[in-house]
Amino acid sequence: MGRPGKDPWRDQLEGLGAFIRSQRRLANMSLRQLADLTDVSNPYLSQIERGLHEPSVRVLKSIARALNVSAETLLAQAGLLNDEGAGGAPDAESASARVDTAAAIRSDPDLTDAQKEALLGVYRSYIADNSA
Amino acid sequence: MGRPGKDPWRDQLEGLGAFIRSQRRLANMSLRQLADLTDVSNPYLSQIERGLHEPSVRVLKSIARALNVSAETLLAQAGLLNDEGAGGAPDAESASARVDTAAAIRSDPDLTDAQKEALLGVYRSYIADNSA
DNA sequence: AGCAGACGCTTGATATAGTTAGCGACATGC
DNA sequence: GCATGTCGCTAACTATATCAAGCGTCTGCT
Repeated sequence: MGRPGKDPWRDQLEGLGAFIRSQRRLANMSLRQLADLTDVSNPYLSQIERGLHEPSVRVLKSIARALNVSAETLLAQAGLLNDEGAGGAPDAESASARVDTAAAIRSDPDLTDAQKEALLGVYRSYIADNSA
Repeated sequence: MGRPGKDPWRDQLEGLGAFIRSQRRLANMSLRQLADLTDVSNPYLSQIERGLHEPSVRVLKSIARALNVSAETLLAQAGLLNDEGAGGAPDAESASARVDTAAAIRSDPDLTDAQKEALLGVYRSYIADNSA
């Protein structure tokens, strides 16, 4: 009966949950301990670990930090971080002129911090795009 | 009651929203066009762009693909991938002479003319916003 | 003028993320 | 034996993400 075929969603969540659970056990932590570290309730953590819910960015970040794994790893495990057609190239890193513009933005007194972040994000994405 | 305290989330959300909006405009897309590509409703996109809501990972990824930006970039903007308090001192930057941001953008050899235009447009809109 | 049509945005409604309270099972110590 | 502590889990609730419908404005068209 329900052979949905098209719900890769649940599978990804289960993968993510299984990964989190294994990492937690590896650290010899109980659900409640992890809950205490993450400010997320232990029942909810339990549900996440069994793939019943999709944690928000806030919760994901919190878990990643508590378990000492990078958020990228977490998302990769979940299969949620599959960018393809997009920027493609990870990062070659370091050009030359980039520094000038980026530095100018960072030191611009007319921009708020949030605006600097956003502007730098746009700038970086251009560079990445061009070098692809 | 009040949960007074903190939300650095709002700042982060506004940065993310501004980034998405600038990318969408760069691609000359309307909210509805982007909504169509992402399977996210246009009112909700509008609210995300103004920092009123925190989009889920699923939505973020969808937006990233539609806008041809890497998911990593978007997630970093969302505050998931940044932080790293590790090293301590970031790249200590020089508070050297104040550089004109607009000039730096215009003379950047890594940007196409269209990208310069777009970046300057975003920059100017920030300045205008701040002095309002 | 008037009418389409697209634009971005506000307003309620629904699905889902997330919490607090409590259960039964398995260990300890009295 | 019976308390007390933990474990992971379920149930009922609240908060929030997300949607569908509609509003006001600005174009361009005839």
